[in-house]
Formats: sequence, C-alpha cells, structure tokens
Amino acid sequence: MLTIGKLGAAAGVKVPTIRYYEQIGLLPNAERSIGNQRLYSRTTQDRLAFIRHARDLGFTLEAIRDLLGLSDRPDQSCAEVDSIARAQLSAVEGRIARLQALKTELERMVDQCAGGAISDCRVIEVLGNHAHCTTDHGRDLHAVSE
Amino acid sequence: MLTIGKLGAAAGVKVPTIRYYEQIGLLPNAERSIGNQRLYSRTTQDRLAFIRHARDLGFTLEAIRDLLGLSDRPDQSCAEVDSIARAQLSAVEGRIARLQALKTELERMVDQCAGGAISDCRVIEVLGNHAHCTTDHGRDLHAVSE
DNA sequence: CTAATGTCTCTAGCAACTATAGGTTCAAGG
DNA sequence: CCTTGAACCTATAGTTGCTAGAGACATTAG
Repeated sequence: MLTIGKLGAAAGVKVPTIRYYEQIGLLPNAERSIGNQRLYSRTTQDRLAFIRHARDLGFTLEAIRDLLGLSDRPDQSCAEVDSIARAQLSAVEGRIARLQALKTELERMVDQCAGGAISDCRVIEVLGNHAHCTTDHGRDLHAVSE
Repeated sequence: MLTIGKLGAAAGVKVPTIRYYEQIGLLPNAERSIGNQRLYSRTTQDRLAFIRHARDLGFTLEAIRDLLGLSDRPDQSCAEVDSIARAQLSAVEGRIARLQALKTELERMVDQCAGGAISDCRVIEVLGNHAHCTTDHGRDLHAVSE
C-alpha cells in the first residue's frame, strides 16, 4: 500500500490533484490508515496512470470518466471507446489547423516589424485592424487540453 | 454613441464580456446615460476591436493589457511590442508541436482498434500504458488560447 | 399605455486544477 | 521516550476568461 505522496510520485501527479480526482469521483474513496491517511493499492495506481496518460493525450476528465466506465465492462464492444478516441483526434486536428492559421498571422506580424517607434508598429497596427489579415482565423474556443 | 448591445454586435463581443473587460480594467469605465446605461464612443469601439482581434490571435488578457499600455505611448520603441508578439508566436509553435505528437499517438491508437471487445481494445490498452507510445508527448500546460 | 426588449447589478458557475491556512500523524534522530 | 520536521488531513479560495442566472430599472415600438 502506498501513501498519497508515493502514489503521486509514482504516477507523476501532484498530491492535491489526486485528492481532487477522488473528490469528483474519478478515483474511488481511498482506504484510510488508523491515523486517517489515504492508502492506495496497485489497482488505484493503474487507474491513476490511465487517467494521467489520457490527460496527457488531451482527453477531458469527462471523456476519461466515460473511458474508465467502459473499461470496467471488458466484454462489451469497443465501438464507443473508439468513437471517444476519434472525437478527440478530430478535436486535436481542428485545433492544429486553427493554430497554424494563428501562426501564419503572427509570423506576418512580427516579420513586418521594422523595429521603429510604436506609432509605426505593424503589430499594433495589425491587431487594431483585422482587415490586414490574410487568413480567416476565427475563435479558438475550448482548448483540447489544459 | 453606442449602447452596450450595439457595441457588442459591432465588435463581435458579447455584452457580459464587455462589462467584464470594464470590470478588470481593460476598457475604461463607460460614460453613462441619464438612465445609467453605458454609452460608448468610437475610441472605445476601436479599443474593443483591438482586444477582440488579439484574443482571436491567442494573446492572453494580460498580454493584451501590456499591448494596450504600449500602444498608448506611440513615441516609444516597439521592441517590447515585438517581444510580446514573438513570445506569443513561439507559444503557438510549441503548442502545434505538442498537438502533432498527440495526433500521431491518437491516430496510432484508433488505427489499431480492430472493433472487437473492450478487453482487446487497443485504445484502452494504450491509455493504460505509456510504454506503448512512440512519441514523447509531455504535458500540454497553459493553452495558448481559450 | 403597455409590452417587449435591453440594460443594470450582483452572484455563482465552468474546467482542471493550485494554493493557502491551520491542524494532525508519522518516521527518524538524539 | 521525546522531539523535530516532513508528510498528511480538511476546508476554502484563487486561477483564466468568460457565461448564466436572478430580480430590478430603462427604453422603444406599436
């Protein structure tokens, strides 16, 4: 059995984050020692590693909750798992496309900066006027990963 | 003079967002009508357009605050403006690289899914074990744009 | 004049944590 | 055995950039 600190170190997750995951029900309520400290088994360590890895891949906690629920029913079809993963993939692809457009615009901006006074600054100029942009960079809502 | 609703429509910013910007000091306290409603001039409309555009390009509100402060001193060097823009560019570039790694991993995951039962599911398997990954996708903290 | 829409303030909520405060428990050293 | 310090506990508030709601006042169209 591991203490919360050891578990965190092992999984690469900070201690308050583990308590937070327990609080929102992603991790089961931990067993407690006589002195009321949390104790974790191998099973929980695996579960936390799963969560951590999925977070690294940009899945939301809600998606992870679903994936964990599905992984607890090993005899069912993995169609739903697949669809969650595909949704995540296409979210990532969309986000890349958006960022590419931003990158183009930002490059144009900084390339045009001649290093003079602010009154002539292209960056300020461009920011003040969207008509200077070549790409249709829209809004980038809902980041795929924190 | 525009009411807050007209201003929002003109700039593509929602009304509560405008009030929020005023609250955090990004926009000056608006003049008021006799009935205590906010009234906006052309100047404020430009300022809001600037903010909106910079947000679209992924600048944080803090960065925008700095840019606005700088743009109010037109006779100074634009070196600082340039450095903020370059920082944003490199943040975007880093983020693209990260997302490319995620994309690779997600594609591998979903490509390997044969559509069988969850017990054989590659997605669950890969998520449970980082050793299956080819790329070193780390953590993607601090999204460049919300 | 009335009804509908727009505006006002204030408060709370979202994701996914992180930080702080003030207290308890545990393991090691003297 | 006792003390010190690290690690743990709970509970609450803060982060970013908004968004949503409640309940009251202002404005405008018919």
